[in-house]
Amino acid sequence: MDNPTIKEIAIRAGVSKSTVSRIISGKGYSSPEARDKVLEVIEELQYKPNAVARAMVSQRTHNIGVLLYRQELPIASHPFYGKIVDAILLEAARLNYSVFVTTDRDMSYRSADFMMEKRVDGLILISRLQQNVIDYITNFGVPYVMVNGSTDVGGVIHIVNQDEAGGRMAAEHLTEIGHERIFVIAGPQPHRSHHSRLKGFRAFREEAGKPVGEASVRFAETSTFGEGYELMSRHYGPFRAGRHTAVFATNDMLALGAMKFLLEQGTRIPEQAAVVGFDDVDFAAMFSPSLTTVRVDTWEMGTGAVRLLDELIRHEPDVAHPGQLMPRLVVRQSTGAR
Amino acid sequence: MDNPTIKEIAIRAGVSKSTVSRIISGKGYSSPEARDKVLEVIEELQYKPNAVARAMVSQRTHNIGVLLYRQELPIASHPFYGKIVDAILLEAARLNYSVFVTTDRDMSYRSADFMMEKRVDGLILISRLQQNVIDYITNFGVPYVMVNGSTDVGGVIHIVNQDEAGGRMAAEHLTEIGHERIFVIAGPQPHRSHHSRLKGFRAFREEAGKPVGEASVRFAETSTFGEGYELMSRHYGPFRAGRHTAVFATNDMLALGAMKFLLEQGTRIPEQAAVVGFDDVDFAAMFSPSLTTVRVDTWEMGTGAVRLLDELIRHEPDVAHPGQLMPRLVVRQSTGAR
DNA sequence: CTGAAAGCGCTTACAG
DNA sequence: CTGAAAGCGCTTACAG
Repeated sequence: MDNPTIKEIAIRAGVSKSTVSRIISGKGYSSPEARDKVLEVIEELQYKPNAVARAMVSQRTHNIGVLLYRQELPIASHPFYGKIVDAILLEAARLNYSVFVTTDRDMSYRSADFMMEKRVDGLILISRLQQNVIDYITNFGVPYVMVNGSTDVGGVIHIVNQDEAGGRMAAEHLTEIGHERIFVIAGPQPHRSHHSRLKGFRAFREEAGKPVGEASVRFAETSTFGEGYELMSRHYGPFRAGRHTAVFATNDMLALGAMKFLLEQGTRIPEQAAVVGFDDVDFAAMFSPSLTTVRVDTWEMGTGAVRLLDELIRHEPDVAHPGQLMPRLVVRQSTGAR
Repeated sequence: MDNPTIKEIAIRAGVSKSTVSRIISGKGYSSPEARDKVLEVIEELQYKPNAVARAMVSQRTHNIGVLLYRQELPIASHPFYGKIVDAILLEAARLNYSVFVTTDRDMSYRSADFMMEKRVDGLILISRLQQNVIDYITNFGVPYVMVNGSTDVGGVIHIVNQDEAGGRMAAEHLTEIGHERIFVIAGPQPHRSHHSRLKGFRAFREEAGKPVGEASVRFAETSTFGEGYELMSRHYGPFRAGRHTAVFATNDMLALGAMKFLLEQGTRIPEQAAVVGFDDVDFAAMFSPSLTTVRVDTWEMGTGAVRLLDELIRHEPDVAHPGQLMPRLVVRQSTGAR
């Protein structure tokens, strides 16, 4: 039961393939009679145009690739990146693109090649990619947009959150509610976002006359829940000795992990220790107590990336660069809301 | 800077397109000299075969589509389905398939058509799909595998968890640690999994001589965290009045939501109320207290679906149906571990 | 061992 | 308004 082709339709409708094609595409003239007959046959045979053949001639696949660099699971279900992927999925569907989702554990060229061979119309790169991979893709001539990346290569179009401003928001909030000594858990500093968040946080505290002492900062190897828990447990002594009354972590997962450890020690949150994270992953609002955090607009990141890429693909003259996204503070139970 | 084609390679290497094609595919004869020269040119020009053209002639795209029926966000980042998607992504890459991820809010034919037009080699359907969509896809002749579905249509190959057995495990555990009166939060019963989990749970308790009374069961409209929280708060009176000492919910999100409400009321868990969920989403282990649950093997669901689909695509004579997956109990803090 | 030819399913000028 | 022809970039028999 092979799927019918345009040829089959043409024969049954008693016209040529050209005519069928014109009627389907709606461009070019066609007589009402021909149109009716062709449409009828299409309906009857449940004909679906073959997108592969179309792509072949039009040199447009209407496919975009999402390259997510992740060394470990989760990938698409990652609490933060997953939200960006979801936004991409929805916006892409709206603009009639299908999306390939790929990951690359070891940042080889493999996944890039995968996409290049499939001749995707464009690529969305999430998370930080190595410079050589970016060069490789650039060299291939496929349009791409980088989301939440950490490369500051000139010319690369990327959508990022204003992390430094976000770091300041976290500091401002904790300062306002009166915290003098804040313990800081900083994610991997090679990551632009973790670095900027820490920087903004420190800058605000500095300006407020309550600089973050070196003894109050701990650097995490990864940015996971487990790492946050581990790190808090390892440095629980200094944390208490320093009479800290709050914890700021450069992302929610670290904050949540640290918070779980504190709760297990019987620490009352926010009474004995307030906690602030960054990202606003779904779990932040669900945790008990719910986590105060700085919300990154993942929806805009994802949908904006798709719209931008679409413009790039269609060679729109003036691509509206979305600029940097402004995050916003979301106050919850971990710093005393409600 | 157009990408080179096989023709370009042929000209530069001084051979015919046929020869280049044979050398690339590795099938058919070719002289060492020709081979060296061609490979050299390929390397020099960074030639990548055009998968679209290949698909055109081979009638194989090496693409598979994942259709995830979700009315709302999250989609790929869904705590449970997202894990299946991740497993699919990894296994598909291993078997050299690219994967399209699509969702369909209103279960129209739109997303199915999308895939049909792209001529994917096969489809993986996640979550329950309407009968008519399945018929539609079947009619199109594309091989597909259903994962965690709730359709019991004959002939449909689907991979599911043994939910009834899992429900029994939850009941057995709570019974063993001595709970007499258990409050049950049951997810939407039209969903096969929620229905079976409840059924298994009840059966075990019945056999143990401690049947679940009707007054102890509450049915949820959805299976989300918010619904679990809401439902628990709405029925907190009866919960206490009935002197229940434990809660079983047919999935983790409902359990977690209920648990958050209980914690906010000052309930000590597990001392005053033990809680058991189902699925083992990542949050389950992270929550404080961590949630005892029945772990569904999402990794096997996803990877198994891909392997199965691959066999179907390649027309393997005897497709090894993976059968139903056995879940396992994971005991954590919410029922007293550690 | 190699090349010319046909064909995969479409679209797009170009004649008529 | 319509059809024949060429072509998108490959692969695959088929001659030689």
